[in-house]
Amino acid sequence: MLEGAREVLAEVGLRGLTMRALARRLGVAPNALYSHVPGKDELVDALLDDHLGHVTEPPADSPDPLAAVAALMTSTYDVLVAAPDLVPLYFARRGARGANAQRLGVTMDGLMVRAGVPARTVPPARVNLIVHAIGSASFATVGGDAAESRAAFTAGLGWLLAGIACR
Amino acid sequence: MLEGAREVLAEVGLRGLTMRALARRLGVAPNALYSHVPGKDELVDALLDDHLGHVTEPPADSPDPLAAVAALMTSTYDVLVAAPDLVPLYFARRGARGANAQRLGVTMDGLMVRAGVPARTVPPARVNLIVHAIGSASFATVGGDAAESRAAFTAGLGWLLAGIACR
DNA sequence: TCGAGAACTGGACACTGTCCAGCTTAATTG
DNA sequence: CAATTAAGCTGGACAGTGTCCAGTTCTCGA
Repeated sequence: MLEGAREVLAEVGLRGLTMRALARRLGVAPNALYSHVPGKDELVDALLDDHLGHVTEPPADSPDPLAAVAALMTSTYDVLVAAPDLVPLYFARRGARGANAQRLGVTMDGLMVRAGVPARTVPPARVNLIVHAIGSASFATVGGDAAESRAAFTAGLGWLLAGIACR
Repeated sequence: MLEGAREVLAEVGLRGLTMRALARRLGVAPNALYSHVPGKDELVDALLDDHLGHVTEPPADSPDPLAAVAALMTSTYDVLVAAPDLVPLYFARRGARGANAQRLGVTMDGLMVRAGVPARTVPPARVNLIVHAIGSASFATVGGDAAESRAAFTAGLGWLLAGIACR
């Protein structure tokens, strides 16, 4: 079902991702979907979190934790940019409630602690990094040069990490 | 018309802001709205840019340009947080191309140049700051402590500005 | 073998944004 | 002042949306 939703999304975009379109692709009546999903909102939430599964997570015992954080955020950015239609939804929704999102958050926290970031500043640092990744990806999807957007993201990431790490 | 839309939005939220609801409030048939606006998308765009008019702009000849940038971004954040329903839309839409948004961008650029930021890094710096403000506001609107969210925003703003201004 | 429960269907409901043809009223002309 | 133009409004409709209800069919474990 999620797979079908992904396909429909890829083919006709978010505006075309409708319960009826998904049902048509699955060869099923629209109502049948409600035997598997409470509603469209939950479907989209599942789609969002599922997509985060593509993020490549660095090993928890990386020698350079701060570089690992940078790599994680960059991978997140790339994964998000690859699905332009979904990106804005991460903001409108909880964004950090799904299993994959939660896992990424835990990984980030662990890396930062190992990098020597004070426990008090870990939560705001995490929020700022996530906001930066999703927000930059969102801006990258509306016109503009892709390489330029990515460069801006990288620059901002560097600034944030420098501020987080400096004590 | 925009005023009516603002009222409807404030009372019933974004989901309740429908052409028919707006028409009802204006004491008019739904179709009549299309004599003033091409469609709902344009209505929302106008609403978004109009809302940015509440941002208080620092004088262009501020003695401390960098502090002025910080004040501008903070005001933007506060204005955005005051309209939670609108915030996520700023990412997906052209709302960032409205007259007010453009004016704010020009002001930011001028302040940064005066602060000695190299011309090459002004555009990415601007994008990063905007992303930070909108993204932080968006995240602040979903649960959590408001003061805590604002503190995280301020911390991130400081990190970004330090990186932008360094050397 | 049978019975419970999941999966599915036809059909509807209350919405949505938007368009068309026509009417009414105000403004702009000669 | 009269006549024409144009803007604003209306009733009614169209296609599409998410979702629910009451049944039906099918699968599978006891």
